[in-house]
Amino acid sequence: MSQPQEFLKIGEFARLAGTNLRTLRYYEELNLLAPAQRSDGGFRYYRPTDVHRFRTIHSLQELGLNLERIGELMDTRRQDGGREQWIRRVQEAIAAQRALIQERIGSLEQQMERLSEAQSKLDHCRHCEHRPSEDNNHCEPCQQTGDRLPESLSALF
Amino acid sequence: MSQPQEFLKIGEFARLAGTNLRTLRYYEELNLLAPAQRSDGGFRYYRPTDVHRFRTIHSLQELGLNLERIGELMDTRRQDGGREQWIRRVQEAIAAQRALIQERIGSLEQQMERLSEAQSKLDHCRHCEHRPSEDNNHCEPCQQTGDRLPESLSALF
DNA sequence: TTGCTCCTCACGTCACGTGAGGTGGC
DNA sequence: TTGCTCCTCACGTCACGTGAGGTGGC
Repeated sequence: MSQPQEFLKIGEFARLAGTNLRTLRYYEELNLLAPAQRSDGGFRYYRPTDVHRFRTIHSLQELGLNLERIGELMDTRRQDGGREQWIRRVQEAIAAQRALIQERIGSLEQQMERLSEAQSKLDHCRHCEHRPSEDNNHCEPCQQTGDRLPESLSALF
Repeated sequence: MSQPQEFLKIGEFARLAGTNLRTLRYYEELNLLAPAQRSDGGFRYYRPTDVHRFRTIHSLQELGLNLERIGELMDTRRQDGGREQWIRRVQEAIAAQRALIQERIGSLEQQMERLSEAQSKLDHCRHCEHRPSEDNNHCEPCQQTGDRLPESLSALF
């Protein structure tokens, strides 16, 4: 069998998806993302549009889901129940993912605030003579002013 | 040796930090976070304030850094060079972490937009009779309207 | 003394990384 | 035919998870 015009070999597909061969083979092993066809010699042929499926799997991973859970979420098509129910499941999956992302963004913004606070207070350290050591693993409260240090800063001392 | 008033045993410290014993022992093995003291029987005693160090390590992990790299960043104190240089290194570490977080937030916001788009277009599917199958693994362009589907949606079909 | 917490091995796991040795395809 | 890409094992790795078997401490 020669390469069908519209399909991609695994290397081409990996470049398009921004990943590598091992990951694609592993996803196939877990029934997450299969090539559309195989050649007689065993070569994998992927549909270019399946790159969206890859990206969805990957972005769910970045939210901290494991591949088994992702497989369940992506399995909307294999669910039975009528068309209505199928669409409802897709909507639920999207809503769940939005909630996850919102939570994640919230916690990152909190970290950002702590870091801003740290950066603005770091000038107080510039002229301080206190040097924390192994036995004295803290500057809290600050040995100069008595103020509490922001957490993000104190963790570095 | 009896338990010094101001120290915590590993279980208490783990509860405070929101983690478990194995992770704390592993961090110690990698010289990331050591207990302030050990009892004669080998019990670990932690300073309560070291919970900030734990949280910093953990939040750097969530940004995708591995523990070796985190160790380098946290090692500001062991750096030589004068006090000025030490403070500069802390400032650099904070700036680098802010950049990482900003990048992460940006990519999550992109995902959010794709999901919003998907959710608003999903109503078009509600009355559509086309059912994607194994051989026909796509709705793009949509079999009804001819429009391209948003990526986050098409990945589910 | 009892029960709970802690200790140190040490093997298991998840999501791949990384060869070894061999074959397909334009 | 040559060189590049692909194939299937199969062992390694990182950051822990999970016992097994034993001891510390109020």
